[in-house]
Formats: sequence, structure tokens, C-alpha cells
Amino acid sequence: MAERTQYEELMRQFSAFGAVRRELGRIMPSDCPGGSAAVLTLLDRYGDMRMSRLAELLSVDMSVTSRHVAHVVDRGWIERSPDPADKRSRILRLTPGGRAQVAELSRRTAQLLADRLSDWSDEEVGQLIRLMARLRADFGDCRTAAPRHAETPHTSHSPHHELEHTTRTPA
Amino acid sequence: MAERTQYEELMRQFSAFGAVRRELGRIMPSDCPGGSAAVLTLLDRYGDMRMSRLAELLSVDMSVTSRHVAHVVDRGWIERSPDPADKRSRILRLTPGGRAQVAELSRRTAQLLADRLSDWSDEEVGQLIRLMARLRADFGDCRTAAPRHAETPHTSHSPHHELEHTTRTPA
DNA sequence: TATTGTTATACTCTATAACTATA
DNA sequence: TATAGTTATAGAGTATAACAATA
Repeated sequence: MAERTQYEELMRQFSAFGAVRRELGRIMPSDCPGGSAAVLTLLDRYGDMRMSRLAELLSVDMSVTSRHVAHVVDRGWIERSPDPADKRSRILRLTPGGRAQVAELSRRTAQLLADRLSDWSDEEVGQLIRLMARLRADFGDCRTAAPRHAETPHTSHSPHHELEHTTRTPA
Repeated sequence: MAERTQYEELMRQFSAFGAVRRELGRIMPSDCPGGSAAVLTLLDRYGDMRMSRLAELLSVDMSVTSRHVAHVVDRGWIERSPDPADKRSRILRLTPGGRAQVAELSRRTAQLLADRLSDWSDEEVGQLIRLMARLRADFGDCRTAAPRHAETPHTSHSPHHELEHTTRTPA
């Protein structure tokens, strides 16, 4: 448990982080805004999934997810197949063009981060990753579940909170 | 210098951070959205200033700053006085009502963070603060300049990059 | 001619609510 | 009746560009 002045300082850091986010957004391809990039990246990491699962991973309402997905489908980067097990659902899958786009996004972000964080050690970057992962876990995020490729070893010290999410408008 | 897969993971953490930001936004008073809160907090921390300085601190275009400031002035939280030294400029200053609003914002954020980060040690919170401060410094932010109350000791290890900012549309 | 600030316009992201189709 | 997904609408944040007033 920390002091209140520390929480205020942390809040200022959160607020200022917007500048980093915007700079990263500016280097993205003009036809692939942040929402589309997030959809592609999650599909690449976790594999084929339904809309509801994607909304959960994005931590946004499914209506928002639907818009992002529609944009990405229009570009030919993913395809929506009907789910044979549930005709209400649709399965999302990356196309080859989508994978190429993911590679391009990855290339651009890695390039910018390598430039800006050139004097950060491997350990320091890892420390920031761990702290931010814990932060969003403690804020009820669900992305701590094991990804498809199991690249990040999530030892069972952080509960998943999967059921705390709505993904749905109260309606 | 870190590996590329680490940069990709860091990028995912940045993307996922949006969920934290949105949850913090939801607990704010309905007539005080994020932009207004940022204006009030910066004026409280750095004292009276001109529009251009505020835009620099917010790391957004001055047109955006102008909109945020207009909203806050409408609520009576700050006042715009003419600058006797330069008739084009206006000096921004918190009103007593503005200070009360800052206190309320601080109370709400501290309460949410104390709840969500209840199992974080003082040192861990401090570590996250330091890493995020360094992150935005390396992304060319200007808020590393000494604040009014000198609460954060910024020893001269991080150059300011003040001149890298535009704050201005190329027009 | 350059700078400070404002306003108009457009785009992105998000949530709420109403709706269709299926379970 | 409940759930999966879509669409319409509204609000917030931001950037670009054109503009007025002053330096």
C-alpha cells in the first residue's frame, strides 16, 4: 500500500502516457488505425476466435469490436466464417494479407521503440512489461490467459478475473 | 537495447493499458472529462501559465488545448486574464472552485488506485512511476521540467527536448 | 512576416440502446 | 427468455487548416 501523493504522481504518469500512445499511432499505416491494429495483433497472438472473445480481449463493448472488425474485413485482412456449432456466432481468422499486415505493424513499432528506448537495458524493458502486465491484471483485465503460442510464461500468481467483464451493453 | 520480441510484448502492454485509462475515466465527474481534468491538474502543479505552455505540457496541439480550456472556463474552474506583456496571450489561473475540483479529482483517483493496487508495495508503485516517467522523457515529453512545488527531484540526467515539440499546426 | 490563440471540419475511439437472428 | 452480433446515435479526444489580432 502506497501513499496518496504517490497515487497522484502515478495518475500524472498515466495522463502523460497519452503522448507516447499518440506518437506510436502516428507511425501506423493510414488505413490501419489503432483499433484495426489491435484486432490483428490479438488474432495473431491468440488464434481464431469469436467476436465475444475478441471483445473480451480488447476490453471494449462488442459494438465497438464489431466496428473494428468490419473495417479490418473490408481491407481483406481477416475473414468471418459462420460457426457450425452456433449459427449466431462467427469465427474470425487472419488471412495471409492480414498476417503480412501484422508483420508490417510489428516492424514499425519495433523500429520506433528501438530508437526511443535505445538506452534501456533488456532488464529495464522487461521490468516495465511486468509492471504494466500486473497493473492491467489488477484492473480486471483478461489478457493474462495463456496465449496460443505460450510465449509468455504466466505462472499462476495472477487470477484471471475473466467473469468480471461484461463485453455487453446492459441494454 | 532489447530484443524485438520484447518490443512487441511492450507494445501489447501499451495497447492493453487503454482498459486502465478507461476505467479511471469512468470514475470522473460527468462534467469533468479527461481533457478538463488534465488542464486543472497541470495548472495546479505548475502554476499560472499561458496557452502555449499548457499545450506543451499536454503534448497536444494548441487548438485542442483551446477547446479544453474553454470547457473548463465555462465551468468557472479557471480564468483567462490578458497578459500585460503580450496582448496576444492570455494567462490561465485556477479559481477557488477549480482548486476544489482538483481536490475532488485527486480524491477519486487515489481511492480507485488504492483499491486496485492494494497489494502493491510503495517501492513497486515508485518503480512504475520512474519507468513511465523515463518512458515519456525518451519520447520527447517536456514535463520533466521542474514543477512549481518541486515535489519530484529531477536530477539532471534527462535532457528536456523542449524544442522538439510543435504545439502548433504547420499551417 | 511571424506568433498567439480561436474556430471549423474531419477522423478515431468508445458507450448506450435498439434491433435481428438464433439458442 | 437469453445470447451473439450489428447498426444508429452521441460524446470525447485529436489533428489540420483557415482565420483574427498582435509582435
